[in-house]
Amino acid sequence: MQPEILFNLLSDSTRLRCLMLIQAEEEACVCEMTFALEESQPKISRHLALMRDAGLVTARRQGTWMHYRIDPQLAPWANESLRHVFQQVENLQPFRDDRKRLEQMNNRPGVSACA
Amino acid sequence: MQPEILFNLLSDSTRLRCLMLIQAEEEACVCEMTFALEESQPKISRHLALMRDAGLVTARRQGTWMHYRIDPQLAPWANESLRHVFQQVENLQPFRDDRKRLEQMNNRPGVSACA
DNA sequence: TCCATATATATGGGAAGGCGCATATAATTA
DNA sequence: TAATTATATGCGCCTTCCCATATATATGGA
Repeated sequence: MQPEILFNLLSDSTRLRCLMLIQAEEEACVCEMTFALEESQPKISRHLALMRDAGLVTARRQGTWMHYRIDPQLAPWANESLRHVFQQVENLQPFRDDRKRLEQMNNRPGVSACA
Repeated sequence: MQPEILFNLLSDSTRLRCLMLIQAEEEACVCEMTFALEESQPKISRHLALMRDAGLVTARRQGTWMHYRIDPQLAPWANESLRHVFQQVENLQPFRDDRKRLEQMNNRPGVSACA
């Protein structure tokens, strides 16, 4: 992957918000991101597919749910750049609110319901 | 400036190459970037204007030459992100070659011709 | 003042990209 | 098999963006 390609993927608000959630949660599924971002499911799915095709994230199916995470095989320069960028912007809006909304989501797949 | 905007500016090859040169040289003028990237002058100028309008770089006129540098008033998160990104990609191509070509340029404004 | 060089802007065309909507696929359960 | 839930995709519309070319402006010097 070339730097311009990576930055292009980061240049859309929906994609960036999804990535911030994925990074915070290690892994996130489409329904979680749909809920947290308050966007339509097709919109989320399409942006995730773009990032998957580019090799930025990988998908793992668990039953009906698709879990996305940062591709562990990402080139070092990309991985490090991402890590630093995440660190610098994670406390800006709308990323904080997205995380807050996700925490309030019920019936999250893969999250035990134990109090 | 919002993160998506910054990344969108970084998502074009010409702009990214210009920024890498500016960062390496502290300051660079249009003719230097035109020479180093081997691109047309209007193309370089247009992309610099985009970044200037967005507040990513500032311009300083010295005689006929316009010198561009990273805006010193950039928000901390943007400044830090940029710094880390530069560090991670500076040794990739085409950035290395761009710097090499610039070094071989004659009659660079602001650079003393002393051996 | 007039010219040469450096830089900026305007225009038009073509490609890329985002969105909403409807629909298709996939897994689960009845 | 049918129904349900989760996810993916095809399509049309519209906007954004990049480029090449032409032209305009600005500066310095003769």
